Amino acid sequence: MNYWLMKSEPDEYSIDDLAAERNQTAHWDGVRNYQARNMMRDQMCIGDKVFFYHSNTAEPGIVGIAGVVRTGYPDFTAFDRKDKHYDAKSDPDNPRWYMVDVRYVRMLKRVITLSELKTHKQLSDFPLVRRGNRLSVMPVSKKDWDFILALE
DNA sequence: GCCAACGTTGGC
DNA sequence: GCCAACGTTGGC
Repeated sequence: MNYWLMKSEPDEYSIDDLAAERNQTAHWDGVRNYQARNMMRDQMCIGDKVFFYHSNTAEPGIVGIAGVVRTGYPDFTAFDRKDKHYDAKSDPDNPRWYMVDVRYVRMLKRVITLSELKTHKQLSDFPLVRRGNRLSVMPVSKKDWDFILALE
């Protein structure tokens, strides 16, 4: 089993939105970064666990846990001219962008903020706290996953 | 293949 | 709203 962190702007899509979905499940569409795509397309497995992270908000941080319930498949929003994430270069016969489905698992007992994560030396290799990191999907080592959950 | 211009991300 | 970081685009 693998561990991940996925970012979302709560104004766009929050963990509460995920929890309110039918089956508490949603497709993680709109990722338009090759590294993040590769992870979703090639590496994510059913049962993998995901930290749900709220970015671009007053108090950015990890707010809950989700799980991967469907492995990578073409992001159809790229084919929809009217969609915000439309990409003319993604051909349905040779899709450029992929997504996975995730299901709500639970909220954390409290938000573990980015600023708190930055104070822990043990997490200095965690991509989220590395300067300039903008990946919206990133791997989390089991060691870091366990450490972060123990902060809860 | 280089690199300047441009767009986006996301913390603050 | 600002701006640093960094990915992408496109001219050459």
